[in-house]
Amino acid sequence: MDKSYSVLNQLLVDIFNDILLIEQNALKSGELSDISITEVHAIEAIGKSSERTMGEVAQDLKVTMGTLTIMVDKLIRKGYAERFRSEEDRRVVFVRLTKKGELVYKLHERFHHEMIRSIIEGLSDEEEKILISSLEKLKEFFRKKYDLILRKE
Amino acid sequence: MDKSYSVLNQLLVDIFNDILLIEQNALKSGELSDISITEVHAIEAIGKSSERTMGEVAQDLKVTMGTLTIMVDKLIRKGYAERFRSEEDRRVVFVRLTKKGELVYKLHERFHHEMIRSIIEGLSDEEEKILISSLEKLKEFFRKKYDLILRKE
DNA sequence: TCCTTTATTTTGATTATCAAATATTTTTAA
DNA sequence: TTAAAAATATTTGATAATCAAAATAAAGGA
Repeated sequence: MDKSYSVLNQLLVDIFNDILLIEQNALKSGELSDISITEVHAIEAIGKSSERTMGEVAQDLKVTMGTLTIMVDKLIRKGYAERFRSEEDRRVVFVRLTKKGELVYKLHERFHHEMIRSIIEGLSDEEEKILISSLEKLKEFFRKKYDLILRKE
Repeated sequence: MDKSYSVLNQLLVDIFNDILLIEQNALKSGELSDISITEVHAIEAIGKSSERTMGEVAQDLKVTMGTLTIMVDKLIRKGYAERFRSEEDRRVVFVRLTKKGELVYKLHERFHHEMIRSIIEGLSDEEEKILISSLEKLKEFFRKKYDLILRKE
């Protein structure tokens, strides 16, 4: 429609693509070159608490359990996670991070930290507020509009 | 660190995941169920101008030409695009959208439109300006910091 | 004309993913 | 209390998306 529209749209599209690319590549060129962005996200989900069941993690990542089984197999093979059966209910399987996995978890956390800090750094208090409330609106828009798809938690 | 940090971080993460999921699913459940999100992005890149070469589109999408060849094959098979050789330089191949492809292009455009409208709605002119400049800073940060990775245009 | 460069496609992998089938354990209900 | 149903996970058999390297074809010099 007007200028604001296309400027904003382009900004959002660009930033979105940037983040995607950065996350993908920051790893490869970084200290942990044997690990993919998907694997980092799995590690993130596993590390959210000390022990999680396959089901919980799969739901969190929004993948099927079959997919997760394979992901976890690989993480174990690479030494980032371990898996063991519950004693109370022998159907359930727990996953947890190894020391090596924890390290990745922390590195990724640091990446986010740095990203956010650099955003905030350059903004005045007022700009910060507006940015936050705009993003809240954006999120609200998605949640309302795509309730069906997003409702999962 | 402080509150702003975690609020912003969570917002960005949420929005990010939402967009990913929505784009992925909005299609399946919608009018165009035979088309994937990747394909829509390809259609978007192809539709940017009336005729584009394989090379241009591949660069735009940041995939290899081999990958694009396969993507375009499929789009053609499904009737969303067509391909023909240049007469001036018979090495180059042009791609363009069919009527059916244009339709998808417009639907996706509408999605973006609506998204942006929902953000702008409720912002004063002043706030709108601030939002835009904040996002510009954010983009600038990425471009500077991750120049190596992002430099491709 | 032959060599080099450019534009694309083909080939042969790998990774991420799903749905359906299978295996095991627990829960329920007759 | 035991047979059927439900829950939790894994395995299997596909398909998507992707890449790098090899092959193809055309253009542009020297």
